[in-house]
Amino acid sequence: MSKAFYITTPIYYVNDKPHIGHAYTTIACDVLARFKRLDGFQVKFLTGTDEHGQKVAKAAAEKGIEPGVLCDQNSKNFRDLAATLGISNDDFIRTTEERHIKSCQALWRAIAARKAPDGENNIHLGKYAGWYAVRDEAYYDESELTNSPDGERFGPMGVPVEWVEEESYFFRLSAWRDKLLAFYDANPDFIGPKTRFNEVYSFVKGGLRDLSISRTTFSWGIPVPGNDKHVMYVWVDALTNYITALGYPDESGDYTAFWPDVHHMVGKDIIRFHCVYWPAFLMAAGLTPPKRIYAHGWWTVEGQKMSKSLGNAIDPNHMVTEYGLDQIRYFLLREVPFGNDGDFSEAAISGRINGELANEFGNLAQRFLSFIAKNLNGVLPDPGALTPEDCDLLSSCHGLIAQCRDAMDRQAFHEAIESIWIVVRAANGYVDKQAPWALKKTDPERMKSALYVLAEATRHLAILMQPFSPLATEKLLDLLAVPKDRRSFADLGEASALKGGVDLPAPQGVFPRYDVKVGKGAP
RNA sequence: CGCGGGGUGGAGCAGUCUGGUAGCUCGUCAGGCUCAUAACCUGAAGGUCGUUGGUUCAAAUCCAACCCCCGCAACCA
Repeated sequence: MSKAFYITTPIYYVNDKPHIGHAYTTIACDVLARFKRLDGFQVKFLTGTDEHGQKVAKAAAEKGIEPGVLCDQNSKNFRDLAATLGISNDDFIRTTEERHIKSCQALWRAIAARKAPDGENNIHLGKYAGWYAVRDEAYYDESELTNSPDGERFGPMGVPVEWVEEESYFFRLSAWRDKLLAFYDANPDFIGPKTRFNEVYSFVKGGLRDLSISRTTFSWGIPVPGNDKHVMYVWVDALTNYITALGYPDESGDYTAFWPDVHHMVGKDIIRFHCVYWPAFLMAAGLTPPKRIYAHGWWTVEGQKMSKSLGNAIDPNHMVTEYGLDQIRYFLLREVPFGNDGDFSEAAISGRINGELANEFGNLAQRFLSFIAKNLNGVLPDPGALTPEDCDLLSSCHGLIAQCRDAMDRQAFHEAIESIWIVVRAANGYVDKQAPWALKKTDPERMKSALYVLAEATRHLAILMQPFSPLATEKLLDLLAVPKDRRSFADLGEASALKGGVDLPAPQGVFPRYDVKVGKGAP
């Protein structure tokens, strides 16, 4: 069955503290996962933590604890993040898990057992040599260095570098250039947005160097099969998590069900690893590359770049307690076209929360629900004959799912929301034109029809908004007495339309206003 | 130097590929309504679409040159 959908966040580096960026990626994935579940797909949604590497080992040593202990502590931060954000992930992977070590080693063997397109081995043992800056823990290219008068060389950060040679395994990436280009040509939707695709394409076209894929200078990593002196390069280790979680190297079960119907959501900084190395590794192992990789943008905070030195990183816990979970989820995906950079500011957030969620959507529900409560004893009326205005509103509701599907398949979250909001606004206009408070005296039957149409329209809006704001829409659907098992996209349209005569619960606001004066503002 | 992104009413953006009455949200002003979370609806004001030149019956949109802004150090989504 082709209705499988596998979505992944990057695995987060355990040394990091969760911030708005992690929250953003994870929420975007969660919205997509929820959308697809509601749309009848079999969904697997994966997130997790990346736990190997020299920096983790070093941080642990500084604390005088074992790296594994440090990972346990810090990995929990990201598990907690998922809980805080109401994330519906099906699995949480840690790269220190046994299943992952097995998977990485199996992938390594699979790659090593095959030849590159030029007939050479995919993996060979060689020497990595280059200018190494101990303080930066990084190698630099000759062109990045500056020479001082006395002949000493310095890296871009002004740190002295030394010539270092290290035994290393290499992946024959250079030989995969043409296969990669052919793959991109055949899959123009492989990378989104389009500008990223072009970037990657021209990068690969410019030629690829073989990739050093093992290290001997530290041991906190996954041992290379057959040579314990080496641990795998962190990106070989990290990228493999996506198939580990499907049970690889067992290629039955989840692997068969979900691979390669996978979407990887990444930040724009790591597209090269995902769009070049990862498909190359997979092809080298005889596996199929993923279906789509989407690179989103960055957030600034009150117009300023987020940085450790400024200390302006936004704590996701703060975001949620200050503004509310549904509100934050909505804001992050509404404010900015996915793929662009955006600014996280008090003014922008309160504008969205109050102007759109509270005033337009929340209040729309409140105005007719309380009217029904006060004038019809809280009983949902049956409609009479529908007028052209009724039909217009309802048919724009019925048309929404197609627009949303189209937008969501392009990861254009803001477009999906915008299409929904066009109907929200139309519904508010409809209330004013119909004026049920006037019909109450002149034409009670007509009043009932209008109220019913509003309820039915709101049912559609709430169902479609579930992925974005799951908590408030759940309340709203409760207020409309929509059964829990009648809330999927299959229930849109007329088949599961509301039926009159049902007692509705007492209405209550589902999207509270955010009072800027009471809010504490910056974290 | 170079690379990438961008310059459209007060703010943020769409429109530029496929030339033809300049559109949306917010803000401002006026009016309406009173069902509603002081929410909602309607209308108005406000732009020589960075500059100059060119092509064309016609250019925000195509061509040329130029000006200005942002990013391109690290960490990170």
